[in-house]
Amino acid sequence: MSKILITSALPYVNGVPHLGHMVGCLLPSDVYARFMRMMGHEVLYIAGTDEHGTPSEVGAIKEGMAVEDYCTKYHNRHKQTYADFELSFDCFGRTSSAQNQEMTYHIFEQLDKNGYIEERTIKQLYSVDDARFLPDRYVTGTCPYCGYDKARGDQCENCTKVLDPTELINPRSTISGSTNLEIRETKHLFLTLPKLEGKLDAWLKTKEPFWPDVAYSIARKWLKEGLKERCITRDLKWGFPVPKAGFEDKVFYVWFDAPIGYIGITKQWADADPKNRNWKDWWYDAKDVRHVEFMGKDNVPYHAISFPATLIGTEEPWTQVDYLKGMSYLTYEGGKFSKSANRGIFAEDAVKEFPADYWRYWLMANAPEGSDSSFSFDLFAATVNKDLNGVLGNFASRVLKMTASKLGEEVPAGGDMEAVDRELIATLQEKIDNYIKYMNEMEFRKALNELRAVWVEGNNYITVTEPWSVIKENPERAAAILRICINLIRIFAVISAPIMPQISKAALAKFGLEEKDMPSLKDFNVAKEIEALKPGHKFTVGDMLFERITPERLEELKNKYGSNKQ
RNA sequence: CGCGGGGUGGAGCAGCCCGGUAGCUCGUCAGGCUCAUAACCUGAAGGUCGGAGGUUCAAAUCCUCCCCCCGCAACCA
Repeated sequence: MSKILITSALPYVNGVPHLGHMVGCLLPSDVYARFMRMMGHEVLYIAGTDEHGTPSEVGAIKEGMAVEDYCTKYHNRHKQTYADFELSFDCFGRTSSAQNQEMTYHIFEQLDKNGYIEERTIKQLYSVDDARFLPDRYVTGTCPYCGYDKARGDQCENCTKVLDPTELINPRSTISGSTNLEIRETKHLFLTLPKLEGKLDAWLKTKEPFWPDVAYSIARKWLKEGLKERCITRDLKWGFPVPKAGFEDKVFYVWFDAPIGYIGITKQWADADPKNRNWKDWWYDAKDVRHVEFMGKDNVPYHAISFPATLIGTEEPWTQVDYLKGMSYLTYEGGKFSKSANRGIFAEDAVKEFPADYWRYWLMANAPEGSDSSFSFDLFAATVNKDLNGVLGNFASRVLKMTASKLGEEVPAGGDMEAVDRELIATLQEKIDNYIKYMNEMEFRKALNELRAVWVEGNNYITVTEPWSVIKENPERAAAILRICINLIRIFAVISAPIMPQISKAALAKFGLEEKDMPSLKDFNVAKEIEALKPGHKFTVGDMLFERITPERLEELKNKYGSNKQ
């Protein structure tokens, strides 16, 4: 047993997560956390909302709320959605917490002490009417190259040219529309990443070979191009005030305190039970911790470069990331998920339409590992109907109904193991071992493919052994076959639990079992588990585990969520 | 010449690093079964692996060029 620290990239508080966010970091991290717990490891699974920065300030203004209240409102909304998705965080915290402030200050002071913080004066657009400096993205104007009149300060969407906001013709504030802008000089603090490049490179070389391609190719690219000094402060109100003379009116840049949030949130967790928990056991001079991070590919540079460099700069023994699982993007019917264009399905709506497990299974089976993958309702419905209903749900249904009607609602007694049964056990053992291996390696698509193959073996077995005919001539043998089938249902429920916790629970409940009754996945032994439910053990047939998606329902969904639109 | 990822039977993907009869799931067609959720099991058809060159006895796999799609480009988190 070892200690495994699992973090998911922190979703920004200002916005509602869609399926792409779910599959990009939150869901795979949860599946991995659940799996590792079932493997008998000590797991700490941390996530939370990332709250500071301009979008929160602007969002709060739009809703006429104090920014703190605004963040609390959306934090709770995220928290509810993730609870609905069965995400099993040990702590879902906030980057605006007092604990995170404490951590951020400590790390900043160490960096400053070690000479990695320097002052620079930069020029930035200031909106007089908004009384704030404008981030590039919040400036709109006419592109000097192509004449597009809605070009953003950082880039023209029309001609893709990268812009400096001061180049825009007729610049205006995206926040208020005001054209009363001026260029002002402002003093900021920079993290001198170039000074840390050597140490970072050395550290990265020890990790890169083990990371997935998407992750290390991005990291390598950044190092190859050379690191630049990075501004870590902002002229904003919403954030942690900078604890340094001359900078009292500024706050830390959200990307400085957000990853530190993993540590801050761990302290939130520890503070809830100080007698039994210590954040340092996981983060500071912690020898036996393996840290696994999940994130979308857009987040890789921060987690592979900026944040590790920040920790290295403290010259303190912080836990660094050991494995970085970078995920690509999920597209929606071939395009991008977009709230503003009303394209795609959002997590909140998704769980209203179907139980979380339907989504969890589809998303993990089609997870964008390696390259982008696409969601469509056609694919979703096909998978739900075939894999979940046809293969898994139907197997449980046919076995329990047949047993109940012919032999009663308990595990039947009689009969012995035959060659075909031993073959089944050997096949299952091999497939389950593969499944466990892939889960360990976080190869989720392959793992789920193997899981599905395990379910298929159930139907295969029952087709070959034909208990419905055997029972007429040899009831003892039929009892033995059905006893094996019933135990298969339990085995399927156990191994599927990290992916589909609700269905697993529902299936176990048919035998009066609970989550805590599940065996460990470590050294999972099919020969032993196939006899776990003994003759006489009561069961109830109950409801079907899944519901099919009818063609009518499919059409309805496509119309509702925009995938039928031209 | 900004950077990264991708283009494999109707659909979604694996294989490519370490060249050697092109694999998986869905869909389609045929058969089987009838315990079960019009479900389940078996078999078949269907691909010149984006295009053009090159290296090689042999290329989806290595090299060069081109075309197309997606994402990113560090003051958007």
